[in-house]
Amino acid sequence: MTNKYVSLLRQYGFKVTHARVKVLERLEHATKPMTAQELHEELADAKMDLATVYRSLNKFADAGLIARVQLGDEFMRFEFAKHSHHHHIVCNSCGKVSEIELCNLDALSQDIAQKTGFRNITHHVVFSGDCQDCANKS
Amino acid sequence: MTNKYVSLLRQYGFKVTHARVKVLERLEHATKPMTAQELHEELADAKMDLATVYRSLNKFADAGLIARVQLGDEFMRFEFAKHSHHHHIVCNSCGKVSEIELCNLDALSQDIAQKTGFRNITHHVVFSGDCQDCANKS
DNA sequence: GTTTGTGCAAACTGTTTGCAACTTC
DNA sequence: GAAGTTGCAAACAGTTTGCACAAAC
Repeated sequence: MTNKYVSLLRQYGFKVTHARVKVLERLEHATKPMTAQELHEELADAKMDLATVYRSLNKFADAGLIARVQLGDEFMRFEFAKHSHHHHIVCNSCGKVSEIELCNLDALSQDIAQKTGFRNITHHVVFSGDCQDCANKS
Repeated sequence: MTNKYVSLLRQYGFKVTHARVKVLERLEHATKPMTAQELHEELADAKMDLATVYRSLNKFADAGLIARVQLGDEFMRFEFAKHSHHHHIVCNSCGKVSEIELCNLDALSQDIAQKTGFRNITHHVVFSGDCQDCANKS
């Protein structure tokens, strides 16, 4: 087993296991941040325990290999770390998630720093609205 | 019992109970969004059940009397509805929450609408950073 | 062969719900 | 007195954890 994910795991000092490779692989091909349960279902063939999925995700996220994403519901989601600043927009009716590359919050963050005295300000944004498909249906 | 909160409850068509008045009152005087558990603890004198707190909060939030706020942890928080657009900034180390009145996301939302086809776009933002007190300590 | 990961079941946490008793109007 | 609310206990959902066994290095 010597592929991209194996190297990535080695690079981060993780032991290489079947489960971890599968999780990483699935996450990199995801078109939206995924929950532990979604991953578990989609990787049913690999017969790994849900607890193992959670443990892998938390390790990877703590190490910065993947990112935790909250989209406003009760689930924690995870996405392959892209290292490019972006946000998400979620459809109010079908739940579809798209990525947003635009962000103009840096200037605002500086303003906030000045006014509030906070330093090293970061932000988490989730947009929501009605996607084109859903808007057309109604 | 004829005060501000009683009127407010009547106005929204809610029955007026001791518990509801207490919850509303406490929320209006809060300096930050509060969790159900915090409210329950702080209203210990009123001896109301945690379930009652949850039920009140959810009713009020559904009716628009108060707003649900997620700050990035596992708790749902609630704040008295202010009807003025604002966001929050949370200190990474002490958890202090401050309100942010500035927001320049409307132009960006229009851009996003054009590029993605989403309509009626709204946004939820949480800033975080190191507050002045904590930054000075370290 | 030592260290680390896994499966399983049980625990934990925030929140919701069913139901009988009680308030509110 | 009809309708809605409460307290209590039990249920629920997402997530974490303890432990014996298994896999990785």
